[in-house]
Amino acid sequence: MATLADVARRAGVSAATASRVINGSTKPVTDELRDRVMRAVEELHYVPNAHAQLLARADRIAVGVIVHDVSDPYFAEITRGLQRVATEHGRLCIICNSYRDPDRELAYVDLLRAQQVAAIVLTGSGYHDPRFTRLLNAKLRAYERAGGRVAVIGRHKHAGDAVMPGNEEGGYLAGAELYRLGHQRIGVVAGPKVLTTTTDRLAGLRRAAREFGQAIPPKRVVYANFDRDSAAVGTSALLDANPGLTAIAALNDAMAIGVLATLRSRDIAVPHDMSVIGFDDMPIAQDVVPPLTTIRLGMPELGMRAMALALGPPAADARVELLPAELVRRASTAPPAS
Amino acid sequence: MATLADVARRAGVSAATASRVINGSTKPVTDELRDRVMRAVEELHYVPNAHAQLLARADRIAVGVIVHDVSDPYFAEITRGLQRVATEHGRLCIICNSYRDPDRELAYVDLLRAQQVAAIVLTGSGYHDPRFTRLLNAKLRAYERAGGRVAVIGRHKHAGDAVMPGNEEGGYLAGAELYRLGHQRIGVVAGPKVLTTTTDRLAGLRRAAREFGQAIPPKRVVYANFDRDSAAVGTSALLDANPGLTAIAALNDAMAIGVLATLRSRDIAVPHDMSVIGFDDMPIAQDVVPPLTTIRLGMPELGMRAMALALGPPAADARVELLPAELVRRASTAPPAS
DNA sequence: ACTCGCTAGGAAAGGGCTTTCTTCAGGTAA
DNA sequence: TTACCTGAAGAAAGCCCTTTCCTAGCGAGT
Repeated sequence: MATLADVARRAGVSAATASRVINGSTKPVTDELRDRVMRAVEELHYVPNAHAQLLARADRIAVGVIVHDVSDPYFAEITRGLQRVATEHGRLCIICNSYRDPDRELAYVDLLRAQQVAAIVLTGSGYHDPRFTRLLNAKLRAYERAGGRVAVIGRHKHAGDAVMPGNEEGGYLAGAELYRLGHQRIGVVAGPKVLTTTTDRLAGLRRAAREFGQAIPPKRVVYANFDRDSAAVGTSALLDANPGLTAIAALNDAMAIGVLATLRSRDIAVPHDMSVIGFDDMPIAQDVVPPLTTIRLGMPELGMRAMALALGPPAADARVELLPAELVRRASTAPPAS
Repeated sequence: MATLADVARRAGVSAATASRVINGSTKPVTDELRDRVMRAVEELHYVPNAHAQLLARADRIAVGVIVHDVSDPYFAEITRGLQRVATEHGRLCIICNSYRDPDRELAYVDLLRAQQVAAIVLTGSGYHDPRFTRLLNAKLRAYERAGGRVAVIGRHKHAGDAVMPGNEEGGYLAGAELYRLGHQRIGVVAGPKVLTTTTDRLAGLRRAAREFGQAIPPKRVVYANFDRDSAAVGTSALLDANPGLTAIAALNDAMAIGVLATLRSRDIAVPHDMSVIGFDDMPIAQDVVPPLTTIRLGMPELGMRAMALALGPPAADARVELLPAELVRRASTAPPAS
């Protein structure tokens, strides 16, 4: 691999001059030498060693992002927003998939620190796990003390800049819509119990229930994995245990699709025999049959705000921004058949 | 940010000893000193600077991957395969999204080289663009001469290890299925003209046509962007220009979903009034209505093979592996209504 | 008692780059 | 002519770590 020294030697100049030419430094260099250096770069196919540059330079250029899984449309959209703002700031994004494994999440914080990132954005849900929370916060605080910036999306115990998706509010909107339509027995296909996203959305649903003089007993809630297949299985269990259901709320759209699949396989018509409501309004929601009524959160916006907090000027106090949820009515919900 | 020197100082040892303890070197260190170092690491929340390590160590640990867009399910699946094998080899994957921009693709090759990756895997389609091809190959060859490994997925001009998805074969299978069902006038929603993926799949479709004594005139082909929305628009144009169509082949599933959306909005029943066939068998294909007949390529396998080529022992001659395509029959295709 | 051989630890040399500090040559002013 | 300044290039220090090469100290063997 050609080095700067090779280039300098070939051009008959010092490494300092070669570096100045290559980086377009403000220091003036005669055209003659500049040409010689450029030619040497071409001929040797020279590419500077990024690690050596990072070591030598003072400023940190990359930012780190930890998501559960970028190939999940929910995180893909958030990531789009994150990247967009990062690019505007001339930063490179390093994206890490935790696959919902708290230990991996901890490991990635270290890895990002090791990579000398200027900021870390945590986009996954928080976990209901005191040990993990303590460890994570210790790491983040140490990082911040060393000059790193941190922003989180969603409810974490971390005391710092945060953008909060309206999970509770969205849950409420979904529940209120179903109760308003006249449903009384609503089943819920929830995500993993340990995630704050799950508990927050569920809490919103329950608040709506209370407001309409109803309740959602534990029996009517199944916990799945925020993915289609586990939701399909969960739906079967839910239906078997609760024969009288007239509506099902899935806590994300991927699971709503699993719900629809199970209903179809049982010849239960949507929305005539069963209303279904999703959460997140991912792109595919409008293309399933029937198109999915769901809750929109504006995920790219979520990402953009978080990155803006992380890269903008630091504030004395922690800033918490709230992103409102919004009901998107489509064809998968209707009043219960009487 | 704490450095190794800080740790050493705090532990009252030399940097050499601290390094040995931290990296679990084979050199023996007394328990006394080991403890002191470990304690200092804890107290300072020390994380080694990855760039300095990379500079100091000889071996390259990361591998680079260039895809069009990881959030596209097609590439997400391939990436899963790539990651899996990379992890087995103890390598870290750096993933870059080219967003189908050739220039960005070139820039990323340099970036990956700068990051000192041990191998580069190109997963995007090739481009019909001589200038780009020449530049890319020059870069790749230079990288290989400097000891880097390269593997590509799909048809590129690059002379090296490659895994070929059965694009032409898949196109043929799709076409043959439609003609066998009795369709005569088949429309095609293709991807961007400049991609070899598009031309290969289209070529397969045309081969099937010839074999059944038919043809696919240019008028029956619209070019979209491999995404839902552009395909939906394209489908409208296709239908308007060709009133007698009885079947539409979309060159990937995302576009097939766009086709279905347009047909639904025009009240054209699938498969009764129009058969639709997709390509790739992405997960959602089974959940749309009607479930999509499509071509499966085994994307994770594609990724696994490519990474295995890149990380395995180098071969004297370029290896080219072919991955067969397979027809998946579902409910979106049927004989034409007579 | 003296040398040899071993071990645990430290000193120092890179690894590739940026950047400050120096040097040197050439030009200007007195 | 001399002194001074400016502009362009090079020398060298420093970024943080790993690893080779030394050194000091100890126990063992004669």
